[in-house]
Amino acid sequence: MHISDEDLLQALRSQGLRITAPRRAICGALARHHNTHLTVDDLHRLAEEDAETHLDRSTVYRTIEALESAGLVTHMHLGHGAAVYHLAEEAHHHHLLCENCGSTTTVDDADFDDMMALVTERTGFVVNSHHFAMPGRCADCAKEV
Amino acid sequence: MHISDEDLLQALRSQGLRITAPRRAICGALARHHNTHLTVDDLHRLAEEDAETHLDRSTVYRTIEALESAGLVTHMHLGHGAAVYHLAEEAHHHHLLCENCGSTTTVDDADFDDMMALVTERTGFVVNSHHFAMPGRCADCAKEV
DNA sequence: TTGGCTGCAAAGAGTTTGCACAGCT
DNA sequence: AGCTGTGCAAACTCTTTGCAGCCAA
Repeated sequence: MHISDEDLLQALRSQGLRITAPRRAICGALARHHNTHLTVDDLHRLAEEDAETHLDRSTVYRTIEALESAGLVTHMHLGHGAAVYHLAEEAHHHHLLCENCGSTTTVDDADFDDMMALVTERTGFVVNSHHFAMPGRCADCAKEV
Repeated sequence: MHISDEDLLQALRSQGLRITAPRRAICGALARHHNTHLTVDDLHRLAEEDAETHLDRSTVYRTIEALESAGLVTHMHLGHGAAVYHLAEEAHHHHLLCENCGSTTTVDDADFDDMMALVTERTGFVVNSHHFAMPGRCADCAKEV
């Protein structure tokens, strides 16, 4: 079962934060698109469509910041552009971004941890890499070359 | 033996590009700091000190772009901020950036390739990751927790 | 001589912040 | 009623671009 918008709102409420129309719309968009990576722009657009009203981008930034510091949402960077956000519970995989076709491949934590254990073994460094995508070529594009 | 500023200038020259005072200063700074990761700001400051004259940031960007497309320089992203540049010949290692102390650990290509072969094996994805650093905790900071 | 390179200024993307007012609790 | 959250506008960082004059080849 996935986190619903009500779960998100409830979590905000229990942090002593207030529930407002913009926050409802933003939480709704996040919950409804829990399986995607949304930029602030996406979120802004979706929330506006939802609320059928104008929202300011800074409101979106401030709301996700609140959700992020409450631990419900995380952001990461796919390539150079804007950061992408998703529910924290969806974060248990690593992203591989294809430089050629722009697709993202995911590796789940278990597999990724195996790989990163090798890094730690050789360097002592503990990788914490949900935060940045690794660029390269996806299986399909790798064949093309 | 390392690449010298003259090597860089010579390479520009052989691309039909012109040698100017700003370019001398920028190539000098790159060659002299070949073992570091320089932001455009660093490079700008170093080149100004060197040339004892004012240089525009856009000149640094444009020169770096020329050197990069000539294959002599690469850039990568350590964390969120500005890109860092270094000589392409120094690029044969991967970067691990400590979120705690800001230090960078490097893994050379051979080791890194071993690890990434595991990714390819499991997903078909071919990682090309000199471009982004992997965040985490360096050996020392990992102990602290 | 002449086309590439420069500085300057402005613009662009992504993000943050100050402020006065609206509105949640 | 009080204080948090909002929209608006401005600022900030990093980077790119247009333009007119300068200078390396």
